[in-house]
Amino acid sequence: MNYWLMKTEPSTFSIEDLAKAPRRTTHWDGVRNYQARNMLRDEMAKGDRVFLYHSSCAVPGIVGIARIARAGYPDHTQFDPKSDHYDPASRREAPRWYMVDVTLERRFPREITLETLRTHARGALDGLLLLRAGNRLSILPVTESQWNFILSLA
DNA sequence: GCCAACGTTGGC
DNA sequence: GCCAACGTTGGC
Repeated sequence: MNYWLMKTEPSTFSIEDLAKAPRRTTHWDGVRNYQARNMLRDEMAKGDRVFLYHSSCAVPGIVGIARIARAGYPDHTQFDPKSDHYDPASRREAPRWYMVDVTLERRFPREITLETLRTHARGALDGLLLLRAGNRLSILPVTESQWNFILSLA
């Protein structure tokens, strides 16, 4: 079992939106970064656990937990000219972009803020990729010990 | 293959 | 809105 952190901008898609989705499940489309693509396509497995992170908002932080409900499969929005995520260079025979399905599992009563996480940057969360300066990946692996420590903060 | 220009991310 | 970080693009 692997652990991950997935970012979303709540103004676009928030944990409340996921809570309201049918079966609290959605496909996680729109990732257009090769490193993140490789994780979606090759590494994320059904049952993996995910921290949901709100970025680009007033109080960035981890807001809950989800589970991978379906492993990587082609992101259909890459073929849709009307989509913001349309990629005219991607071919159906060789899709460039992938997505997974995620199911909301738990919403934290209070989010674990980025500020809180930072206070442990030189301790239990040393090496957490989210805290690395300039990190821009929208999907990050989390170690089991990081996962357990962060959960203890919830 | 180099690298400058450009675009995006994301905290503040 | 600013700006640092960093990925991508494209000319050479």
